[in-house]
This record gives sequence, C-alpha cells and structure tokens, in this order.
Amino acid sequence: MTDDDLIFKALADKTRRFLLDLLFQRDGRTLKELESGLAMTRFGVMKHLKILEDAGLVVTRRSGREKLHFLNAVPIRMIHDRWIDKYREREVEALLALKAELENKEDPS
Amino acid sequence: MTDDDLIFKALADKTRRFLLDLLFQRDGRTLKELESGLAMTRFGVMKHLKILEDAGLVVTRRSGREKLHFLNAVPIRMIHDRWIDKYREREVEALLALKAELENKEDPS
DNA sequence: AGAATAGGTGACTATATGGTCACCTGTCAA
DNA sequence: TTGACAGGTGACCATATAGTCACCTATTCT
Repeated sequence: MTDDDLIFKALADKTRRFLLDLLFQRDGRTLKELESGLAMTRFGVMKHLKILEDAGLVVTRRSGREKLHFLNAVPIRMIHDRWIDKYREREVEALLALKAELENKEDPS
Repeated sequence: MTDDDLIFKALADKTRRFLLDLLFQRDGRTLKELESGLAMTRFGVMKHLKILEDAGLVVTRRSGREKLHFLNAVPIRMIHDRWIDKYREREVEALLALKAELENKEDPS
C-alpha cells in the first residue's frame, strides 16, 4: 500500500474525518477524550486512530499511560497541490468567493 | 450519503485518482481515451467516472455520441480549507519548502 | 439502410472495510 | 502492593466496494 493510498483510505471514513475535525479544533487529546465524543466503543475509535496515524494524518506522543494525538496537515496540503496548480487556484478561489457571497445574500442568518 | 462522503469515497480509489491525474494533465477527454490508458475493461472505467462525477470531482459535457470529461478542483480546495487554517498553512508551507530543499541537496538529479 | 462506434445498465462474485468482543500490558495512586 | 485506569491485540461477522460480463441505446459514416 503506497503512502497516498494510506492517506486517502484514511480520509474515506466519516468517523475518521470527524476525529480530524476534533483535533483541528484542539490538539493533544487522549483516546479516552476522543472516544467520549463518539457513539462507538473504544476499540472502534482506536482502530480509526491507528489508521490515521499510519497515514501520517495524526502524530502522537506518549505521556505516562496516556497517548496524546495531534493533527498533521502536511498530507492535506499535498492533496491540494496534486490537483490544483496556480492557474486553477485562481479560478477556484474566485468561484468559492462568489459562492460565499451568494449564500450570504440568500441566507443572511 | 452526504456530499463530503461522496467526495472522499471517490478519492479513496487509486484508479480514480489516476483518472483525475490524467484530467489534470489535459481536460476534455472521452471515456475511450481514458480507458486506453488503463489495464481495465471499459465498464470498470465507466463506473469510476460515474463515481467521480456524482462526487462533483469531474464534470461532463456531451458532444454528439461522445462525453467529454473535465476536472473540477473546487471540492479539492474545500478539503484543504477544512483542516488548514491560516496559521497551519504557514507551518505546512515552511515544512514543505524545507523538505523540497533537502531533497534537492540529497538527490540533485 | 446498415455497419461501426461511443456510451450505458443490472446482475454477479471476490475481496476489503467497519465495528465489536474477550483478553492482555503498562502506569498511576492510595 | 493491589486495585483502578489508559491503552493495545487478534479473531470474528456483516456490509460495502472493485471489477467483469451479457446485453442495450444513440450517433456517425458510407
């Protein structure tokens, strides 16, 4: 299994993306803490974290009997750079800016 | 299945990523043309293209009996923005620049 | 019109993946 | 030092996914 295979397979699961969201909000959480936010057994969460770690999307540090989890954004950036060059980047940003503006007008919540 | 589920599931397969690579090189290809670059039957390629299209990563235009395929980079950019904020972006770019520099020194091919 | 060409559908099989459980290891604190 | 706590492993089952095939439709060219 190649590196990029590990990364994209890791991102293919909703639970794992949610774990990344949690770590994006705040880094350095333990398994116990991450587990408490999910409707799943500890074992399920542990498997998901292992897959994220093997892919390099999460890096960890041990601290006594705890294991702290951190988000690593480098692979995410590499996905971006694979299919978005400088030319497409201008197009895409213009489209997203337009989209944001329209949504702001339609739904000024 | 939510939008982001469709996108990440679509990206989870190596063949589909290769199809995006081909379209990144050059847009507007037909199924026949894309098929010729892969060791797979037409049906397999067609299924993959349908999944990419359902996810919005590929958009198509019919032209007579041909169907032309184009890469849409907007979902890719949204993945980036989900886990990379301005702060992390600086970190990540610095790391990738350093990495590129080191690889340049080690392997000046 | 009729043959060749480009694309499309539904059913099927083998394999990969998500989730759970019984059971185990290492660390902390009274 | 012993009990509670955080984390870890291997086996297991149900479901999802990749790939193929027989068969079908629409367009083009002579």
